[in-house]
Amino acid sequence: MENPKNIAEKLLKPYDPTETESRIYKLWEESGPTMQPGGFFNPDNLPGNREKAFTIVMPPPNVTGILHMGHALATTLQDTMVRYKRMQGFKTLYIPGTDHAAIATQSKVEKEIKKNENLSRHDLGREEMLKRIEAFAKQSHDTIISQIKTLGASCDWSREAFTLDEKRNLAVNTVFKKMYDDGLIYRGNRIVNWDPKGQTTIADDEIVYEERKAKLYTFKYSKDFPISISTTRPETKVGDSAVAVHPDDTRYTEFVGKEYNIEFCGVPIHIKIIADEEVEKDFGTGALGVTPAHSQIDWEIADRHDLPRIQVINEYAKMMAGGENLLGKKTTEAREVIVEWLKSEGLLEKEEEVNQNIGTAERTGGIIEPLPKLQWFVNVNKEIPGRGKTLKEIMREPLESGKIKIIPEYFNKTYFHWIENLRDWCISRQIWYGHRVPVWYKGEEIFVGDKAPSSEWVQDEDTLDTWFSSGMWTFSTLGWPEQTKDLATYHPTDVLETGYEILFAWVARMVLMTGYNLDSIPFHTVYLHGTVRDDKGKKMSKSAGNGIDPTDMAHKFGIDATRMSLLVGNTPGTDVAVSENKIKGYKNFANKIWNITRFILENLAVEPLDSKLSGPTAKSEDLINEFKKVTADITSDMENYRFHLASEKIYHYIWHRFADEIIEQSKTDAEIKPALLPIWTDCIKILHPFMPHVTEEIWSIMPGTDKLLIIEAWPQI
RNA sequence: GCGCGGUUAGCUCAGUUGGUAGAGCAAUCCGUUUACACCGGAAAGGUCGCAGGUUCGAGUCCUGCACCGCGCACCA
Repeated sequence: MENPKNIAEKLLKPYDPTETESRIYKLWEESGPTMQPGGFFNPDNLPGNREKAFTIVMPPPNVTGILHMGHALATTLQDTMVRYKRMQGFKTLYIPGTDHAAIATQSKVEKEIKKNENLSRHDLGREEMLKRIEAFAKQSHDTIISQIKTLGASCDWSREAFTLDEKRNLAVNTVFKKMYDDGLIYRGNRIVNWDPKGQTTIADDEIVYEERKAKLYTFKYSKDFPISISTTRPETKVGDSAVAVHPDDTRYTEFVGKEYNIEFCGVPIHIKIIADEEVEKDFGTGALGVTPAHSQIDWEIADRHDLPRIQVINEYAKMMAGGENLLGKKTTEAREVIVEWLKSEGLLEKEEEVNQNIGTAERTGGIIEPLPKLQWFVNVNKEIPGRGKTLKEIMREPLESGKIKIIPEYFNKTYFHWIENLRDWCISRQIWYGHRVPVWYKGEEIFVGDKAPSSEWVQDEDTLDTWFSSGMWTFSTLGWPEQTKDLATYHPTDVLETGYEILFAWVARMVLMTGYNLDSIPFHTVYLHGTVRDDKGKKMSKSAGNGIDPTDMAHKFGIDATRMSLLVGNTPGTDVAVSENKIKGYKNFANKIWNITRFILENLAVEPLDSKLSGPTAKSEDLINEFKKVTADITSDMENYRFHLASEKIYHYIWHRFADEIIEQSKTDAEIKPALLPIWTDCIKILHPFMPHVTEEIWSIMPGTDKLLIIEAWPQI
């Protein structure tokens, strides 16, 4: 407790959030039993007999730079829940961590090196490149951690994890081996999404579709060929091995089964005419030139009809077939060559402009080139030995049964819809930063495990999809595969709070990994927040230059104010608009509660509100009862994840009921006075999860408060 | 094409099981010997997208439509 003189002086000045917030955060970090790390953020240090655990794992931010407003929103929601539960007497654990974000991080560093030194990763070599990336990741990590602290996150730093550290690597390798032994992971030569820019495969859900104008060409392979076909990519046609028509399409029935040898732009091709249900009669000419090596659908058609798969485009999106006119040319150049050739031969029948969705790589922006490659896959449709179900079913089951609830509920449908369309998951990547595929080769022999049996074995060159490791986040952070005490105490976790945009990429994979490895669920509740937008409704982004930096806001208005602006009126699953003006409004609110405290304490000094002196009055009892109802209402909102209402209600009560009316009346009506301190004490408690710093600071100067607010009990109803 | 959301005050959005429309910001007027001008008071502002239906009663439930946004699939 500070001495009263300092208190008065402090309260006489307007509230200074910047100075207070960093000081208060340190106070928390150093709180609790001495010699124990983590302060009261560490559940082991919490006082009292706390039987029930409440756990949130922080979705680990990518170590690719700095945090943005979206992180601030996520952290605020998580921390609000955690602080509320801590006050409710739970053994509360909030685990922090960061994500190595394989492709995102590597491509960022590659870009930098290219720009500054004009070198590629191959110029540097694997070892040197990794050193550079790790140095960048380390620096990025440090920035991010200090930012998370600025946000006021009450997470247990003694349990901090990284998706690519040693413990998480053991978890990854353990899972890989288990899945391999169960026949769920296989290596296969299949068509994959190749990113020529990033020089790696990517998963289906890492593709971003962009609508672009393209030309649809209709032509025949040769004058003698009986059927015309349409394509936007004539350059791939040198890899065709069939023309497919619908079985019911009478126009072409007579040709089905016939085969033709053709010289197409100088490349000899062999075309068989086949009938396949997949072909739409009404699109183009109703006939599809089948290019098995460069189209997902065509690859599947080739499976059914046993067609040859001729690769004509390489990893650099350059032609690997044809004579001088084509060989080594970029696909776009080759396209022109072929169109010219078609024209000169009189084969081109039609050229029309169409809109087409083109797949690009999420991280590098490269145009996806479907290519056949030898890769590692997770089979999502194979029955797991001894379990009688598939991984797909594991992903679906807990949401169907209601063991896992998504907030808002309507995202359930989206989730199921996604699972229905799910194909085998390509998990290998040709980048260097990440968990290396735990497979070793010696001649024809193959070894799968955590470490090579001996130095003669050569490890697989590839690394794993970053989501393979983040899928294990809820249990790898708790020490799995070791059967730790933490794992027994804190898993399944309670709430996963994240953005709706990674429902599939991450949430579904966590359900998969936990169901498969622990025969359990990763969490009970998924709380999805929306995208942070500017006051004009535009998505905040670097390129648009409309981003608001949460750290800047913390300096300007205080992080408590920023947190409130992100919470109030922000319903789950809905995008939220944030402006400096809104944040400023809550800075004023922080100052308001500062001054309310000053008023009450000054009043108290003049005229002690000790019950023996003034005693409770009928009027004060009524006000306290009225406030109990508000407390009950807010508590119910907190229990039901209605933080947008809870935060607004306490704000509204404090300002427009307590300050504007009750305090004002107390100036003339002494019978109201005994209500002031009890109500205000509880208001500060209720406000704490939302605005932790200013409330902790006020708490320290309130009478009769001998411990920190962070471990105070939530007001009883 | 399939699916999901939205449409409420000038702007940004709440409105939890149907019961007389709410907040913040902005704009208007008044107020400063005061806990706080980072303030207080007052007034103003809405046929709750459109059309039907259920109901004693609909912003809320049902049907259809329009527009905006998003996801998935297709994209020869």
